[in-house]
Amino acid sequence: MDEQATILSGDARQQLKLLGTKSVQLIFTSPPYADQRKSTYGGIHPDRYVDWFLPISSELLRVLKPRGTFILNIKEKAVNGERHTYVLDLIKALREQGWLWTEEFIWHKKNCYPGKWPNRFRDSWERLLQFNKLRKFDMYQEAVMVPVGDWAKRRLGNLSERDRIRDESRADSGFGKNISNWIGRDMVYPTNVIHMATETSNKGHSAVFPRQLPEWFIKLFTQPGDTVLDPFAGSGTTLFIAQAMNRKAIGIEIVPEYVEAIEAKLAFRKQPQLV
Amino acid sequence: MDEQATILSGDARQQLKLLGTKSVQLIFTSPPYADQRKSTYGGIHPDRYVDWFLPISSELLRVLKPRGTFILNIKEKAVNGERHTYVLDLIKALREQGWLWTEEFIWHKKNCYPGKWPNRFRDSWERLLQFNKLRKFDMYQEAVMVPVGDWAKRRLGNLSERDRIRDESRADSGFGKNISNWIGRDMVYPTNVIHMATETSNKGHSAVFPRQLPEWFIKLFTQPGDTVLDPFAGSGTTLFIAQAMNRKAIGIEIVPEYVEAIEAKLAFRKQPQLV
DNA sequence: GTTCCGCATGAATCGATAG
DNA sequence: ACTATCGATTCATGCGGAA
Repeated sequence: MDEQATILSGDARQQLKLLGTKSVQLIFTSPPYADQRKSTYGGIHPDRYVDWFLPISSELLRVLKPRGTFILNIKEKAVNGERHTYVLDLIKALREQGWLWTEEFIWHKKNCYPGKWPNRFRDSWERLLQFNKLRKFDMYQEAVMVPVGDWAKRRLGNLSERDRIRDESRADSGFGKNISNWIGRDMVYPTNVIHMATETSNKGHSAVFPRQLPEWFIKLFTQPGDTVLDPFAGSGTTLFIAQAMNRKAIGIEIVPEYVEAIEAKLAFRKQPQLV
Repeated sequence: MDEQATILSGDARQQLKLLGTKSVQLIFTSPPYADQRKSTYGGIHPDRYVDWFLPISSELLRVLKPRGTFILNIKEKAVNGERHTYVLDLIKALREQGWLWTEEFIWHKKNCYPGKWPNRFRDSWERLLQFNKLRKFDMYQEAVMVPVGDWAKRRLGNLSERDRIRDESRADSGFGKNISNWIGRDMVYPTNVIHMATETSNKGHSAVFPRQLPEWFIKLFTQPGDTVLDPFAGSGTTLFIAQAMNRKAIGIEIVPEYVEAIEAKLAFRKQPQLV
């Protein structure tokens, strides 16, 4: 039943050339942030980040379908007490490359990294930049509407007050804080602010983002049978979610250990499941 | 008891020249958005926004104290289906002018304007850009601490006061020792995401932000007796809040009707209050 | 079978120290 | 002076084991 999932081993810039033109409906990816993850990716210096990314995004532009969408999860770090501007530069450079900067979603990370500094608070948000090729693109808004009627009755009605509080802070609701506002309504469209906690205590491969994040964008921008691409697959979260949602999934990953882990998991899933 | 508040009538670029060098501790303002509010401000075209703003921010740089802070509330609008880049350009231009881009707070508008568009969800956030002159600036973090999340409430809340005292005295149990680490720990530092509902009931004026927004930044970056400046005073919210918090307040406003409204309100406040 | 607590674990950031 | 590494700081979350 599941659509196929493929993992390509190697550098995104090279491997992307293997993909067909206008073949991908959604690109959802979280590239290595500047100067981060040195041990695995070698670390891209903030000042060279745009130059590093543009050849890759050029290929992304080629493989994306005309009405498809590119979602880029990224956040600039603090350097010498200032926010670095490489993300701003990247947005402008991508526009010059032909992308339309359609929207900027905010991912509010409820459980952000702790810490205290004399002139800065904890950073609890990241950008989810939306780029498109055309002003008119495929967007299935109804797929991410929250059905409050039955859902609220079933979920909220029987819950104790304590459970309700707990549920509001749960990651899987996505828009937890608003739950109480939904009672009495049938359907609600979300906004461009997404509340989700990161998954911390997953042993082994800790995913960068919660499963619900790619799931939400896959629902919003693709239909079953469409192709989803993640050129920086990492632990493969986006691939597995896409596959489970009956979308074709293509991932690219440069770290051999990550590729092996993804392959193992994909092979395991191909086995008939015992219930 | 209240510190004085002053409203200057006229264009910010001109009126700012009347203010003393290094005299202001906090600048908090929400300038007219590009191509918005045409009826009142004449509308600055997005493509000319940076050129319009730089002479003003140059004066702001002059009047701000070395350890003071400049908070700019702004959000780009969608033009031809794209997010315009003038805010990104403005950040880069301000840095070239000598400002440090210290931080970007997100104001999450909990009850944002309802509506539906085919290719876009409701916009429920705005930028609060923080600029400084030096890496070391005045920041009074304790003034804005917030109650801790559900975590401690769930775990400590159901301990009775007697249990708590008893456990505290039994350090050797291990249990009491751990509890004592959290006694009195019901406040935590906030993050750079600020959740506040917009105020809907401001008649006559376009309610730009809720009172709690300037209040939060005035607490965070000033002490009583300091001077707060809003070069685009509008309905005067920032001024009144600053005055009520015993800060000196200076506002500039170009629309005569707004100036009159602010003056009337300030005069009223100068009268002895009947209780 | 619930409920509750202990604990590890993060796309972090700054200042000091070392080469 | 400029870069690389390390320690200290801090808090929401889920899991596993205990009450």
